[in-house]
Amino acid sequence: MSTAQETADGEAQPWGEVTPDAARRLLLAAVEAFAERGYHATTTRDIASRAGMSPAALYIHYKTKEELLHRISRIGHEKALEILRTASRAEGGPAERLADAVSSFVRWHAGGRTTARVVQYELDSLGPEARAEIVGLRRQVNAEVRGIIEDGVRSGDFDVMDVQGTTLAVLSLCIDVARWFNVNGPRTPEEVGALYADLVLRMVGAGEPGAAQR
Amino acid sequence: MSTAQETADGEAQPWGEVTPDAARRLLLAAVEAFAERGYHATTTRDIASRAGMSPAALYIHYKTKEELLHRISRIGHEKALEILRTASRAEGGPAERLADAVSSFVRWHAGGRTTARVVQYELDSLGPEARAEIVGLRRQVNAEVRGIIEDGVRSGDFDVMDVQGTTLAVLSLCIDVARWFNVNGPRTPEEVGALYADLVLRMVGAGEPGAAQR
DNA sequence: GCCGAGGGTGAGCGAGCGCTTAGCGAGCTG
DNA sequence: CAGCTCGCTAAGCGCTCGCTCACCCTCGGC
Repeated sequence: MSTAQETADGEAQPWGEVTPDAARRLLLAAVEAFAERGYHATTTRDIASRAGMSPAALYIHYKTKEELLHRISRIGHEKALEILRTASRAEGGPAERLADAVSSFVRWHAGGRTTARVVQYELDSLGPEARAEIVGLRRQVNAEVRGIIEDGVRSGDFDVMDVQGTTLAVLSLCIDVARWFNVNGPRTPEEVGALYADLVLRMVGAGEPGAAQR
Repeated sequence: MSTAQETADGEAQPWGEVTPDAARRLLLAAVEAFAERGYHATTTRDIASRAGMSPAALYIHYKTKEELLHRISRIGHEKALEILRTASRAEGGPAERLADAVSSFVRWHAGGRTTARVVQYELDSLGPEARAEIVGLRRQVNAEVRGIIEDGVRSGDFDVMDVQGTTLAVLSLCIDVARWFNVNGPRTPEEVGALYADLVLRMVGAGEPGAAQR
């Protein structure tokens, strides 16, 4: 349909689909502010001034402050789901697909830490109906990872006692990257993605013995 | 020194050390409120009314709302550190000690989810000096876990490529339990602790092959 | 060149916030 | 029993919040 706006990395401009230019700038400003201070500690005046506009301009494009969070959360979850689906449906054995899913999911959480933080940690700030919608998306995220693990168990590649518990642990490990990852820290998103893919393969009993010595 | 107030489980009444009774009730009310709605979304009126007092009573025992969070955070981190130190300094090989540390740390995060949530996720709501103090405690937490993993690598029990990265992952896995654990869910804190201890042993290359089939 | 529409602003509303202050009543001291 | 302390409350101050409203530009269509 359109041209660029979707670079090789998934992080660059995932907000290209937000159509009026001013609305996108406001959304981007809100993501930054929510990630830095949290939803409740962010004021509409702060969002508007980051976007270079007056506080009233926000309400031309969004009904409430919560609608901003809802929009950010939905777009972010859809992106996360898309990343996992791509990895899950790629060719290759369960180990390859799981490693691919984990490393790309982690790269997204580390590289787009600003967005991921809002998406993963401000769920409770949404109202009941908005939260219900997002919870549905999260269930699909869970199902995608569980699917890969089930495949591996069926094929005998994985050795897992509690499939849903392990799924939860794998997702939890990836998601929490958004909390602790530091852009100025010693690790790049790619390095963390590779490390985590290795750790997760070990968790499901598919880590090659002696892999650490390579 | 004193008698009860410290039950077998570490969760029951860790606030026994908070001395005026009214101050403890306020602190407990604040923990509940912060865990449910987050620090910034919680009002001093809400805390006071949960404790059955007027809003002004809060300021007899605490200078500001932030002092409440600071106190909760310090006590919670000290408790977490104590749990890890106990496991770390117990007798036994690195695998035993790591499994013990992870399972008790996870049990604390799941069973005392209310407290753990505030302790682990409201760090950014603290002012600079208070945050600096808590960050120091967290460094000690990290050092405790890294110590066990280093022991295991030295003794050859563990097979770990990136010690600090793996330490971070192990801690992250445990801490994130406070985010997703549901008291009304299908798992008990003990079950999650046992599952996670197994997963972590696999992560460090110490999981007995075929353990899942037992 | 006038008009309507739509994106934007400045000023400000009602409400609720964190926190303060004046005073009250119970309980110990002399 | 007077006097003092101390835990607590009722009332409310000053401020900032999310959000609204009256109005103003700019620009395309006729």
